[in-house]
Amino acid sequence: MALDPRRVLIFHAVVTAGSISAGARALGWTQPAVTQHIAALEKSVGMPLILRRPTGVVPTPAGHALMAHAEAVASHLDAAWQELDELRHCRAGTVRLAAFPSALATIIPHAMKILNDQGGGGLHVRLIEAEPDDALASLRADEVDLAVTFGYSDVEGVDDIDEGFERVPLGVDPVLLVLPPTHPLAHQEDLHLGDLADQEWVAGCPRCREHLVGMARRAGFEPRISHETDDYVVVQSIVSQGLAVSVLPKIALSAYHSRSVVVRDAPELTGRRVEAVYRPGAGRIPSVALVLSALRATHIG
Amino acid sequence: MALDPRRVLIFHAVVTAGSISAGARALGWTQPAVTQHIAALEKSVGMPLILRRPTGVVPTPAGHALMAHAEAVASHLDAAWQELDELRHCRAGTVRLAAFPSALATIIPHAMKILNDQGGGGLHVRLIEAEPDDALASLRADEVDLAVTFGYSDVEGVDDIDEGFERVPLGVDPVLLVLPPTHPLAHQEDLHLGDLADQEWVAGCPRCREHLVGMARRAGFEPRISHETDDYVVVQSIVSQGLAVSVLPKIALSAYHSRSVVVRDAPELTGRRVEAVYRPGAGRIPSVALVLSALRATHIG
DNA sequence: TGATTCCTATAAGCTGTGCTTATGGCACTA
DNA sequence: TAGTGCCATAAGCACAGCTTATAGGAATCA
Repeated sequence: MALDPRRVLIFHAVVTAGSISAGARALGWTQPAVTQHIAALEKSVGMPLILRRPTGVVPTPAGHALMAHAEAVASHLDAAWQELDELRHCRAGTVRLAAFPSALATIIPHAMKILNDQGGGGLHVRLIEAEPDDALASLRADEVDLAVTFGYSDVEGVDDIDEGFERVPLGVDPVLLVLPPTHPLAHQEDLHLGDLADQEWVAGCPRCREHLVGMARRAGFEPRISHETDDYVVVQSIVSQGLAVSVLPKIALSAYHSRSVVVRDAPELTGRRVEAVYRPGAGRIPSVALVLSALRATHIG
Repeated sequence: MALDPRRVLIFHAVVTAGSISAGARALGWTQPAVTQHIAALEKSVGMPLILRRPTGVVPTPAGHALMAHAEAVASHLDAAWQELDELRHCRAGTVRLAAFPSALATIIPHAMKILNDQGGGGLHVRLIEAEPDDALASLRADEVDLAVTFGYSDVEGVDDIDEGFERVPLGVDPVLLVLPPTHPLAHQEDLHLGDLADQEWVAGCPRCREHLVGMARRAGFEPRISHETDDYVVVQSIVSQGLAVSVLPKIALSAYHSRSVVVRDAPELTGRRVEAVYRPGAGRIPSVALVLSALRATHIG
């Protein structure tokens, strides 16, 4: 009922080559195969498209008309193939990557360097700053191809609800204590979380806050949270002025470490999981896979 | 190794419809058939083109790239189909028709009228004046689609050499005597060609001349040809002034008949065959066939 | 004038593409 | 918890669409 696109291309090859036999050679087929296709095409169209001459083949008016469109079809298919080839080899294309701020300041630049070394030359990576919740929302809304998020094992976060996303663990980011240098416990050996039970605390995002509360409760106290901010620079500023103590992930500290705060570990501290998240199947998109492998190759923590 | 154009169109249908199942419905197929095609397409491309969601399907970047070209391919195929449809029904297109001058003045206009009545509305017929030899050369050179020629059974003309053209007889055009009205034989009953054995003659083209000579010899004399011209108006002018006698085909006389000449028949006169000639296979081109049928429906002679 | 080589069409057969039906899993909705 | 979308997979079967083989016409050349 409609034009068989393969036959249109065969027709194109025949007219271009000048004869059915030459067309068949160009296509790597035998002459009868092409003869049959052309006959079928002409039958479906209801008129002859080429006139058979002893020396080859001459398009009829209808053949000329079809030929014009066949040229367009052939070149579009060719262009599509080339374009897909570039995408396949990551010589082109864009990957939109959402990540939380401290990752954007640390592991993402590292990953981008690895990406360039791995031959991600023509690949554009568009970076979007977003906290995990927003990153996953963007992923869901198809505004982003890849999200780097974090989560705490002891806190039920948005990213723990299985949304059908695929996720790849990138590593564990240790969480460390941040104290003013003048603090009596700042240089005490064998420091435990419980030693800070009566301090004022700075807490971050809701989940970070929950995480802090969870660790403290397991250490036997309820932390008094007197300040709240997501910003790890602000946290260190508050701490450095002796207003409170806090915890910060190592990644945040490697993004910015004030000289006026002391960082200490404690056995009761648990880290946060850092993950790359993407829509199911997106991991097999070459550009996404390439960025993903660069992320995985980046040392975390 | 390259994109299967059918699968590109299937892909187009799927993305347009929003899901594999919907695409299958649009194509009148079952869902597994389309699933398999898409899978094969993605395998040949080497990357996923769509992401499967519970609610349907979302194109990947590569899918978007392919989609742009697929749109173009689909619309070109559609346009080609429509254009061919118009050509098939002779609502468009051009037929180039070569004919000898007196035919152009008589039977061709009649045929064009019939053509219009038969619904050849959108069809353009381009008329080219050409004597049979030139008409066949044009046909050979693909400058013309159809040629109306004439030939004499007793003269070996170019058109009698089988060039592989197909030819349709349109009728026999009687050849008649042309005499000055003042001629002693102009009104004689039971006129025979031999009665004009000692006259001066006007002859036309080489073949017409041979034809005249042939008829005369069979009637027992060698005609004295003192004037030569192809132009049937000139012939009549010469005859009307009493300078000579001549023969002219009836078609020429119906194109122009001087009141100053007398037209007579004679049993020894033989007519000329009028034919339509075209390249082999061209008779199955709808527009050519339509013009041809109009020509055949035109009464000759 | 035959020999050769191009062209195309047709016949007959076999292979593998590409449908089908059947089934199962998963996500969302009521 | 059933119901209704979605998709993937398996298995089977038919026919599309190749192949080889053959024949005939037209052009070229010795």
